Amino acid sequence: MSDKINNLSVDCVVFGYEDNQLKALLIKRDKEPEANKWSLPGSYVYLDEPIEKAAQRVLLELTGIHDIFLTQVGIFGEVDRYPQHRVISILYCALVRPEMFELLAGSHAKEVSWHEINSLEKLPFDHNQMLDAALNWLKDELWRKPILINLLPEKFPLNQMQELYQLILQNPIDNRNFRKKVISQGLVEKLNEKSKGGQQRPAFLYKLKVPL
Amino acid sequence: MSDKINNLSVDCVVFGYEDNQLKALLIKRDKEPEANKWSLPGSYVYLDEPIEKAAQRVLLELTGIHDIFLTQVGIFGEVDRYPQHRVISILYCALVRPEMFELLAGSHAKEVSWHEINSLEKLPFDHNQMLDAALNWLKDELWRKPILINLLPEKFPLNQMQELYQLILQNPIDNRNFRKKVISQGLVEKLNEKSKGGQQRPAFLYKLKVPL
DNA sequence: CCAAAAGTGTTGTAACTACACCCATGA
DNA sequence: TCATGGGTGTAGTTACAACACTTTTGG
Repeated sequence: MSDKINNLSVDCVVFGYEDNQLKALLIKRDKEPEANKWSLPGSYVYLDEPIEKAAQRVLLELTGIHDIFLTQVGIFGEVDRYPQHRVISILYCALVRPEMFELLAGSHAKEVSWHEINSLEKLPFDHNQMLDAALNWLKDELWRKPILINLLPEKFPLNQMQELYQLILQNPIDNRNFRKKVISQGLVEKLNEKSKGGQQRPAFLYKLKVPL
Repeated sequence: MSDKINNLSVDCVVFGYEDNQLKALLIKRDKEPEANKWSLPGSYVYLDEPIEKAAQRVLLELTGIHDIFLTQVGIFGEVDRYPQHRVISILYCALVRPEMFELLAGSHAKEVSWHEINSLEKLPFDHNQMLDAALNWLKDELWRKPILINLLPEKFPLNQMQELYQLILQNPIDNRNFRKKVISQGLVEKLNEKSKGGQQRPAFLYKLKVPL
């Protein structure tokens, strides 16, 4: 492996949906600065490494998550954003189903775990701004592309999808309008299956329709 | 001035509106690689320099344009985008009125001038992709924010504004719908003045309304 | 008076909002 | 049978697209 670029890093916001909560994947930092603090997974880019590859590698090394769909959502380049020296960081965002991966702390991560978005302490550096940027990106994209495909289980009742939308958008949505919209837009496909194990009336299951 | 970051540069797409054409500002490169080719103005970022400041500086040094509103529109980080070594470039875009600035080639620019968007030869490196990215950004933003404020003269007839929209969006717009829209959205304000010097019926002048 | 550009209204459609009740099931 | 979440329809509003003629002026 060649040299790393000292002034360029990638950071990743990985969102997951679990226990009816929207969560982000954080690592506990091993080294100074900010040792033992929870922060976004991130690290340097190598000289001969495409930036997105770097993001994939970093996620794998630090958290065990691999081969997921990543999107660039911003650049963070304040001169003093990192205390030790100038680092410009490129922010990536991904959506995953937590149950799909076994978390595995590695490299400079002491621990990895999912943290509920709304009950986070202050993160180091500019990671709170990064998280905000990622959330805003997510809100923006939500109705444009079927990006939830990696956040929702394969089959789900519509009301669960609605809850997730509400969690992300942070405001309530009218149930009838929501159903009309996702169905008429062809975002989802109704299955001939009903949820089981609920305490009440079973719901029809849907799956996301991905445009060819 | 401190060291430059060898792997990080900024490039700028500056759009201008002149002679009823949408133009981009290009420099003729002084040095290898691609000496004597027209390309986007760009250069390295210094270690202690905020990225946008770098873009402002680079524009001033190369073209004489200064203190304009710049927006980040993308990152170009392909490993081999620049032949000599790895450079990640951050792309900025600006809109200016050509008549407001005197162009002044400096630094590694041999010449500077405005080039009509639709009759450009192939640009070096990935500058064509950058231009496309900037154009797409412009198309996207066009109806969202009054970004034309720096592209149109202070006072203009509505039909000129429409022409500019058509140039950018690359398709025709219905004149009545256009007028209704920009007026009802409060984008423009009608003045008590008419254009002079035209060969036909004078038009009322408008100015852009900037939201507080 | 004529050429050229300025300016003007209506109608249909699609998308969104707001809103309240009955239904099916498991306990 | 009842508590719980699942599921449905209508009406008003707003934004947009399509479309053709009259008006004003300078030459």
